[in-house]
Amino acid sequence: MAGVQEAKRLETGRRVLEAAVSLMQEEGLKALQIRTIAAKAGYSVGSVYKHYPDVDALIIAVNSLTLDQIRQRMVEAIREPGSPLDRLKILARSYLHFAVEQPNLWRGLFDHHLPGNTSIPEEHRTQNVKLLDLIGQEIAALNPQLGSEMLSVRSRTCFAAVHGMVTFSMEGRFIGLKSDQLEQELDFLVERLALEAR
Amino acid sequence: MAGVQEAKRLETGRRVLEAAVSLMQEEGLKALQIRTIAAKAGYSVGSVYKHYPDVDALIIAVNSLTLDQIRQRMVEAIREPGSPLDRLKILARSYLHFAVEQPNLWRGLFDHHLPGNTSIPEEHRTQNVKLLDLIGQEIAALNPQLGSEMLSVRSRTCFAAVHGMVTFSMEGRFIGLKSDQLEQELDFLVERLALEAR
DNA sequence: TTGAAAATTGAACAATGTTCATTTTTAATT
DNA sequence: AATTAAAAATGAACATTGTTCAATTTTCAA
Repeated sequence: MAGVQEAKRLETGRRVLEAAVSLMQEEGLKALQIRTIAAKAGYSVGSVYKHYPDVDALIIAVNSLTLDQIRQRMVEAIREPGSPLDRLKILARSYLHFAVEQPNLWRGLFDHHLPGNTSIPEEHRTQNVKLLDLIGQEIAALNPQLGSEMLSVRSRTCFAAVHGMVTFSMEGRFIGLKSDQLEQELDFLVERLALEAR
Repeated sequence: MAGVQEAKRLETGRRVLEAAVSLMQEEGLKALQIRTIAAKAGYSVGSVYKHYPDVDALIIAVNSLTLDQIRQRMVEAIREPGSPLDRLKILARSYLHFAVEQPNLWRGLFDHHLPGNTSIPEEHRTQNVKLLDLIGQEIAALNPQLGSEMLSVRSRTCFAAVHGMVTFSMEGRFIGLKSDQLEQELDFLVERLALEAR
């Protein structure tokens, strides 16, 4: 019966994370509570703590998967060829669409903050960079004169601007803005920002 | 002794809100706890509940004052005359500066969410519109051809983009971006978005 | 078969939001 | 001035949640 222990450990960890993900997706960040997770996974509270030091670590793990999903969606969105500008618009829309279709996952990613003045986890930062690279590719094609340093800065600016639009939209800070009008504004934003520098 | 009761009531309410504001400012949203607030204000927990139905209401009251402060800062920033584009840049910078100088107040405003899928409070939405109007004035001067509907939409796009930059910057999602480089990117953003439409 | 290591449990504790019966203070009436 | 009702204030008590840890059950190797 060698290997049963490890199999059990892996299985438990998997189920706990699975329960946490589906809770985040269906009920949102506030529902990610140890007892709820443990019950959903079919274990006791103590077992959850054997796999994650605290709830924050579990939330971070869920959010890592969300970042993966976002990246996957964006990569799939630009699978087909097109002009760099069109691809940038598609990237922006796919980011918006993820937020609209998975509001709880999306909100959980940005609503969660580590206690104290701790910055976002290193793991997330790496995944952020991978998202920025997707944008960077297209901006580079449109602006061949940009140095690598400037390219990275510009990618972040562009992503941040799109993120701001999505945030305001999700928070209801844009009242009475039709969804296609929102997409038009996204297009406007991308067009203006990606414009070749004079 | 007529009027003593009302004076006491007003005084208590004032002290409770005052304590909440200074806690938000000094310790952040997480420190806004009933017992902490009550202790700081010099009352019991029950008294706090006589003035606010729950913590959420108190947080909203604090955030309303924060929105007022932000508006005040922005209004002061464009007191002196200048070109509409310069004034837009100054507005964006003053928004960033508020966030940098009062990180706890700024974060508290956007980190707080009502339970359930409730949207932001009506009170905040009105104050948001007042901020957007500040931007709208300048965008209108730069784009006289824009109708009032489009002007409002464009103001929101511009504000959302700036907000996204500030958000990413505050969350540390922009690593190693010098503060003056950040301001340069804000300028870039504003220039591109405020550009007269063809 | 047996004993140590690993996995799992769930009771217990601390912190926090909320309620409410009780006490204290104020205002009006007699 | 005494009395009484209303308002203000209190803080004990309860529910919920994160976290810990001693006790129990399961696995594995000797």
